[in-house]
Amino acid sequence: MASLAGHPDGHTATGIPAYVDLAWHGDDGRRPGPRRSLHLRAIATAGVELADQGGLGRVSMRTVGARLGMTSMGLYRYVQAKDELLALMIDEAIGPPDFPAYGQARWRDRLSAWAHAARSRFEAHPWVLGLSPPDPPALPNQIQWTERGLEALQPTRLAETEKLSALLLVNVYVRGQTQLATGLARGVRPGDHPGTQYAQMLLRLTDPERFPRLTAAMTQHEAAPPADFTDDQFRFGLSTVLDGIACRA
Amino acid sequence: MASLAGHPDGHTATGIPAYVDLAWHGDDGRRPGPRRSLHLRAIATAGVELADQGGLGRVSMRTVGARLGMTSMGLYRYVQAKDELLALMIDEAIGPPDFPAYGQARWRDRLSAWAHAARSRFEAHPWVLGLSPPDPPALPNQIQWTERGLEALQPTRLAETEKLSALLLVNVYVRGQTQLATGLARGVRPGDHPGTQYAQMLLRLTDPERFPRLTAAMTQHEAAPPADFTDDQFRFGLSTVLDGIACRA
DNA sequence: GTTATCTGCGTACACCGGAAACTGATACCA
DNA sequence: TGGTATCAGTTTCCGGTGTACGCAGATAAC
Repeated sequence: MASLAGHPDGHTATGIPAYVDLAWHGDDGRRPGPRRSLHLRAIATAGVELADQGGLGRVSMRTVGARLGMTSMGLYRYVQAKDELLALMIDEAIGPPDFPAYGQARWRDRLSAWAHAARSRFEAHPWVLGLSPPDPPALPNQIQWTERGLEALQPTRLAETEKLSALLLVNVYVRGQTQLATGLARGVRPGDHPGTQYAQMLLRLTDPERFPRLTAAMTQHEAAPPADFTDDQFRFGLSTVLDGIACRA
Repeated sequence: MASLAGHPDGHTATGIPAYVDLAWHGDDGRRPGPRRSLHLRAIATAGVELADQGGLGRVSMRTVGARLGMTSMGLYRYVQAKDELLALMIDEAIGPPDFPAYGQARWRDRLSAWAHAARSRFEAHPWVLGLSPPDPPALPNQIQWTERGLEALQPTRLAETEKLSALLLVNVYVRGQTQLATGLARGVRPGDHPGTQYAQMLLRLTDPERFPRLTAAMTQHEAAPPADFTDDQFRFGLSTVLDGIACRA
């Protein structure tokens, strides 16, 4: 069942992509032919190491294969295309949720902990934000994060599908905010706050009469750049999201 | 100033990338050498047409150049690298905000209109969601959307930077939700609702004892799949976001 | 008119994702 | 026990990619 060659399109009979099934159940190996020499996890880890060290540009079938003592084509026994490798890398980089159990905390503190933990995962592997998963999440770690998120929302009165929606909202927010923050932080001059450079650029580009509100926002930011801009921003947005959920909980 | 070769790193003296300056101010042409034969917009449009027709995979320096009667290298007189081309394509695909003026509407209806308009832009050019802009937005259309969004929030009591945060939140939500929806919709069987296939897959993959809340959510969805799943989902999340903002307005 | 500078082109390179055909190892079954 | 079907990983190869480099001709400023 976990074989890739069994179904030529790389899916099991139940519509589950072969590499997803492999990631969940592993390979029982009960079939003719030589055993596999690798675990999917090893492949994903190799890719993650390369990306962590030199960015996504350093990740190719050949480089990942070489790190495992294989050629590029050997990887295609585990994975149908490079996209699948990247999906596995994302799941590996995210890892399982590693923050402490909720205990008696209220849903708001729970979800906040979830969000901060997710954020730190993205910051540890920024290249993840540069990849958009082509399919909805189905790999083990992502699913574990989802479960932990739903658990956070257990004390609310939301319907199950609404919990899912709320969680998606938080997730999407964390992703987007972190991505923007890392974008602002890149190439920032030593003595500057992040965002200041951006504000100055926009002020230079835009006509104050055509863009009055933007000009107002940028001048305000430039006049009083907050000490920890990106963190303030993150907390503001997060608490806004949580307030919104609170209106329904 | 708009020349690429002037500053070898592709930036003007003010830290503005050359292609951004070109997109805003055009090329005055007051310098020795032949005139440019193209507008940046034409390049972006060519790329957008290719992506609309055959996905991002069809967009290469050569194909875009050929569509304009140029070779691939000719484009590098306008753009420093392919990333910049893609950024221009995003801005072109998004286009200027095209929904009616707000009139006397309240901020909530305004922002809702903004969000729905943005969503329809993403749906018209789904490949945009597969690209993550490496830099914060600085191109004209994106800036116009930002201005319109800030305008929507004018009747609130939020500080200017808070308006920006709130707008970012809405934007990020629209992007994420639309991306998930298109992911769910891809490859859906004819008689099925989108999301049902996904729910069935997760139910098959996950152990109900290890993932009780996820199982609950999926079984509930499978038992009563809403008529218009993705649209309901979008409206739910959006109104949650707006409620959150309302707590601060 | 000279000169500096720019535009767009041609060529070339290293690398990429992946198709096809292969070798050899392995489990099942007669 | 031997035959056979099947699979793991290799080799070779191909079309295509982004882009570095040097070029000829066009053009504005002095």
